Amino acid sequence: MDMDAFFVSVEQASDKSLADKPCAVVGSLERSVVVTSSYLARSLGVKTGMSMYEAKNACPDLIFIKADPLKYTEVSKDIISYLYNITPDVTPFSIDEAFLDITGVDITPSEASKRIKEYIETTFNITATIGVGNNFLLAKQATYFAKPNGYYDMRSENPIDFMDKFKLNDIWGIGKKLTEKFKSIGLYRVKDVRDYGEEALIKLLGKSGTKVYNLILGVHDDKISKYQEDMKSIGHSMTLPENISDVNQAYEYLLQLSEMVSSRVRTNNYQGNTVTLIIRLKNMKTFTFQHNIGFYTAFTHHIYDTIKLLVEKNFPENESIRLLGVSLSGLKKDHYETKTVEDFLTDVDDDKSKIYKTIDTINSKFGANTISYATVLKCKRRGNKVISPSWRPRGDRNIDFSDK
DNA sequence: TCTGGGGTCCTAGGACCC
DNA sequence: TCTGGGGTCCTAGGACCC
Repeated sequence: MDMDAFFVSVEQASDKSLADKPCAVVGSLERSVVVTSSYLARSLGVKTGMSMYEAKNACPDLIFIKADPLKYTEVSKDIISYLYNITPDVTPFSIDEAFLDITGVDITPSEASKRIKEYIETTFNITATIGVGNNFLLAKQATYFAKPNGYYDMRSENPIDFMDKFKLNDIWGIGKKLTEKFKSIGLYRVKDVRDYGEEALIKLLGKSGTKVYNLILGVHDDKISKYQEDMKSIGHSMTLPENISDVNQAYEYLLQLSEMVSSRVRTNNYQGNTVTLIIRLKNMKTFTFQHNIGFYTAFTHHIYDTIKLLVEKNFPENESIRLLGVSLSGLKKDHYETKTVEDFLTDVDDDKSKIYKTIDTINSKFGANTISYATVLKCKRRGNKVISPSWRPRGDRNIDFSDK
């Protein structure tokens, strides 16, 4: 199941005046890109990923809507939990997408589809598309085939013939670069790549040659189905309100980002040992620098101190910086017990962990960012809680949006 | 007024160890 | 007379997805 133009549809459903207008949801109203656009806007040339400038050029009447993460999260949660009425085997894949395995369930795919679509339409006045296939890849492509507001069961077809119907770029796992690479050696269609053969693909692409070959055959192991509950990295990055070249200004943003990362790592009971600094220059060239600190931590000062180390070693002189990011990886689950404010006040031991426990207690009670570092206040832009479409409706990816 | 933000996985070279 | 080989970890970069 894949929602149709999800974010925009939710907005249009809640504001009737937008219903028949070309609209696009953007992450923020400055220096942002189109996250989703209405089908009308798409027909007028608006595409996901376009800068607001490009989108406005393509479609001068386009209406920009700032993303409202809380709203989409609520709708998503409701829809995903409805899916469990159809089958217990639901794999939420993103905020607007889920795989349902109805093997052994006493319902036909078309009945299931009818019930799901009906529920979504009557409850939220938005639409979804359902695709049916014998593995995730085929179901996903079937969805793609039927969009929007459609239903397609590809099982009567030979998977190979079915995959042949798609453009290379429209196959799940074949992106822009691969498509270009294939084009450069004379492979334009799915069939061309298949005829090229597995061995030649491995020569061309290494290990992923086999993966691509399987995609082309419609073969998939459905391993994402049991996607890791445990996360591998937690990070935040921010395109700055304006480009900077002053290292001290960079430090202010990096402290804010370190605190955002640390706070999410802490509240999800992780610890990590590798800190990554991300720097994107004005020309979009992006650098990453990482350092393994040799022990596991979830604390802001450990993350930020490491970031400072990386900045001292790698900060680009006389360059205009557009984006900064901080990420913690090498994560492992760990339980770090929380103490109450009372514990903190009565404890004379100067252990920094108590400060974090207190911060977490306050923020969990009164909402994220109720208390933070004073330095962060200098930043012209606060890290927004813009939801990314890769947000997962359950598990650790469930970011806390409780601050209103 | 050019080009978001959150992730995962893979590759490749070098350090280091035995 | 001339310098192994296998494995793992670390770091940087890139492709891809939603």
